[in-house]
Amino acid sequence: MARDRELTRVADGIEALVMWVRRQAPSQVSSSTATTLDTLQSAGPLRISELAARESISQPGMTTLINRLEAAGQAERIPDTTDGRATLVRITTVGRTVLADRHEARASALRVELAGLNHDDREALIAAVPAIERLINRNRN
Amino acid sequence: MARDRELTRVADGIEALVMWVRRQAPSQVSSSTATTLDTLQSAGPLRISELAARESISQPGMTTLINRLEAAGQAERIPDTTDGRATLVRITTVGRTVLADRHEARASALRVELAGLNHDDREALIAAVPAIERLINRNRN
DNA sequence: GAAAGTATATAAGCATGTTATATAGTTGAC
DNA sequence: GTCAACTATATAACATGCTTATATACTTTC
Repeated sequence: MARDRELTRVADGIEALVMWVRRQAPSQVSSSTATTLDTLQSAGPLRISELAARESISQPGMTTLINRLEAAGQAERIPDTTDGRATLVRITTVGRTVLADRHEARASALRVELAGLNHDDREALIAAVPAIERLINRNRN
Repeated sequence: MARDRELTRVADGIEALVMWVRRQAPSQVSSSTATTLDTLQSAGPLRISELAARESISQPGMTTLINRLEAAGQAERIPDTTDGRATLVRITTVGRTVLADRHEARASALRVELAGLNHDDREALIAAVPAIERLINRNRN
């Protein structure tokens, strides 16, 4: 089926793009740390176990990660008033700044590369962005 | 400048896509291992130091990584006949299989997600693939 | 109000990286 | 031709960021 071949090509393209970005913009913070901060920013305070599930790492792994973020002042633990066993984690102002800086650094590196493309390629990429956004947000629970 | 805003949006989209893929298709092998195997497959036998430079890790780090690959039978050291100090690393048949399997697993997971999009979004993504390929291959030395 | 369940923390260990340095081979000046 | 300086890889010691197994503290249910 031609459609399936085309989807394979898109999948290959995305896969190659992911590898390429990793090479272009090596980040200082670990990827779990960055995505956890990102989740905290967009989804508000969450439990340790909820964060662990979202990031696909173990609960002790997330506890350690949050310890690091807390030591760096980028997140803080606050009590869950509805359940004394649980702890909610909230991103701090410092954390938001760190996230914004990292994001800007990577986007800026990408912009340089994108600017080197010809007009049609740039247009094709711009036209694909809404599809990318819907792809990403489809399975948000 | 409107063009710069649009490039920023593309960069943001790609950045979000990279995070999304990492969540969708958590890989068993480490990312350096995968990209090193990928480099060995596409660029042929290379020196340890050349591989280290391409993957942006230290030379001892690459030595260790190659030790792991060699122990797993996925790569092998061969002498560099032009320089007795150097070692060339070559991907094995097993390595090619591992790489193909990993690639297929990720692409297949992506295809499932892509198949859930509507027609126009799929077309937009398919249309963007050539641009992605040129973006990635622009700075190949 | 105790037994069972759940949320987080701690402990021990493994994988994968780092810097500093050692070893082996190469090259160029004399 | 040989020796000093350079280069490629390996080894050593350590850091980070995960893992599984288990302990602790709290909650729920009967």
